[in-house]
Amino acid sequence: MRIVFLGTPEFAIPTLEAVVAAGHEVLLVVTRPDKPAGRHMQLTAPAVVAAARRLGLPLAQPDKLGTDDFANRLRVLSPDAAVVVAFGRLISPRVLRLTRLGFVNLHPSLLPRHRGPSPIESAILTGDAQTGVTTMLLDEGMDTGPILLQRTTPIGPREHTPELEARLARLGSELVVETLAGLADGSVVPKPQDSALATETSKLDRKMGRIDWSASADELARRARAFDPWPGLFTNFRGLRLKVHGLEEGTARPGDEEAGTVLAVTSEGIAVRCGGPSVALVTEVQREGKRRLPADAFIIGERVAPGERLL
RNA sequence: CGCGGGGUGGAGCAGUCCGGUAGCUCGUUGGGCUCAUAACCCAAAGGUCGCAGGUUCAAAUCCUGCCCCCGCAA
Repeated sequence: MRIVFLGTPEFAIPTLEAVVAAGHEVLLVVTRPDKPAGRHMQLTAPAVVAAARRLGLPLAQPDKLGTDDFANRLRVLSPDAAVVVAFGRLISPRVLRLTRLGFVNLHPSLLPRHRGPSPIESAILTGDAQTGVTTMLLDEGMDTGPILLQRTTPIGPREHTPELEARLARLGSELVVETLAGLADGSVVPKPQDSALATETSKLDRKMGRIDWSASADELARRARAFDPWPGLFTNFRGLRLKVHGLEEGTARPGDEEAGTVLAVTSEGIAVRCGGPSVALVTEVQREGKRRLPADAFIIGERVAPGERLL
């Protein structure tokens, strides 16, 4: 098939590669414009740019998709279908009409569950036992289009976002190839989503990373897994920001210490009072300006003692 | 040139403002104590103080340039 691919971050790359490997003709790779990023605000290209170059594919980074310019360009290419993976921007209905078979979107959740911008993190955050990938046809809504195919995968009890994301990217790439084949021969037919079962996810925000020690340790541990590597978890230690890279649920122990109080320091980590009887074990931290450290090294260097508070 | 922190024995830190050849906790090695120990006691090994240059009688510390790591912000 003649395909236009739209995608931006790392997550989109396996699918791009798979579509090419499956023998489809990728007419154009569309990704978002370079933007200032990183420590010195260097203009940085989306991950997909490098992948497209490596594969020798034509590339476009339009500011807007809705312009006549871009619409015409697509029309001239006359693609059979478009594949959209984590493009990061809504695509106007006007553009959605420009392919024969439609815009096939890969969404990393079992739609209609976890619609929206943070499906992978949300699945971990809510403690789902399993999640998956869905291909669907884009409509004007946010992840509301009819479902084409789905594939399921369990979420490991200690799995963090990066591992799950990598797995879903791989699974998804296979599913997209399968979906395109199914669309081509008519064996895959769109099925409307049951909106009654839908859940919405919201965009993650830096502030969500601030640890509320009065939450349960279980909840905090799930946040640690979901928010890795971004927005991460952080707290305040001796007036300085302390990133918490590793946090597990520790052995519960009743007590009336204030939330955030250090209960014990061991080679295992820092035991911290959380909500109710629950106790969190902080296993890896990072002070601002410093590199990340296993908790035991941090304890030794900073002389962390029971009774101190994390805020 | 978006703002900022840091590079000191194997690990993590102090010392840098107020120059005088390096300190703490942990680890390592040896010894001791003990029924025993990851506990305790004693001892030892181990450092070009990121790199280069400069100032000085003397530089981890002051000045200049460079390299590397990281937090914030986007």
